[in-house]
Amino acid sequence: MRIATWNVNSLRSRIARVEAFLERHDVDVLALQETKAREEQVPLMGLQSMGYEVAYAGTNQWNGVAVLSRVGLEDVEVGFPGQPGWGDPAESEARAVGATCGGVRVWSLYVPNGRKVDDPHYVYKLDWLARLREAAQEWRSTPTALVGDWNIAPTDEDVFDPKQFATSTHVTPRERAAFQAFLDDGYVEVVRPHTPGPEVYTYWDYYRQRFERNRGLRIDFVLGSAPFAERVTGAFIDRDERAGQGASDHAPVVVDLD
DNA sequence: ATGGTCGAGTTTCGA
Repeated sequence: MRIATWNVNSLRSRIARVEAFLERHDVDVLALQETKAREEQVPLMGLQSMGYEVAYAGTNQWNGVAVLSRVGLEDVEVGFPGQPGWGDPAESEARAVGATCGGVRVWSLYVPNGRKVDDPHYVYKLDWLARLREAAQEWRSTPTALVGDWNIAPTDEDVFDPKQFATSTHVTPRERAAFQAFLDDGYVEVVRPHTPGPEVYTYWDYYRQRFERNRGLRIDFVLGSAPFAERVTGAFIDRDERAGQGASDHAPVVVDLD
């Protein structure tokens, strides 16, 4: 089974690339972030004709998450299960959707950006991660993948120029600690062992020719529970997908299970 | 310190 995650930066403007990506890599399950569409706007026709079912949560123009699956789509949940009433419902709904696909629980996550360290959104980001962690602790004994745009660069190797990010979000000790907490709980980042080294990124800003100069960030991750991680046979970042006209600013991340 | 580029949807905001 092949599972992928991709921040598409608008599903409607990227639908042709999404369909080509699914076909090119023979993907069974695809988690999407930043779909930037309300549910009724999602371009379903081509996806359904390719055999994919879709679980979707999107309520505003800049967030939105989805799980596409051609190996079954069961027990769809939106937001954090068992934690009703936390935060702003519309925000939460647009940032997490989970489904069981071929026996694996896949959560498509768009972790809040945080904006600036002195912005209320930064606190919201840390709170959101703490809530996710609480929920994720309950899922550790089953094959579970927490996939998506974490908006955290866990190490300095994941940043093209750490000095330039000295006062920015994504690299602060509190964000990195929040990420590490999932690893402490037993989740494994299953992609890095197959894509080692510095200067291996998943996101390049659109401006200043950041992609052409490989000045990016590694912020998209697949965290697997132990029962998930032990099934992983390979992983790669589809860097080529970031090239050319009409690309998202993120590259897809792909994981293979036995 | 600023600006550069996208996407959504109206004009500027979020990333």
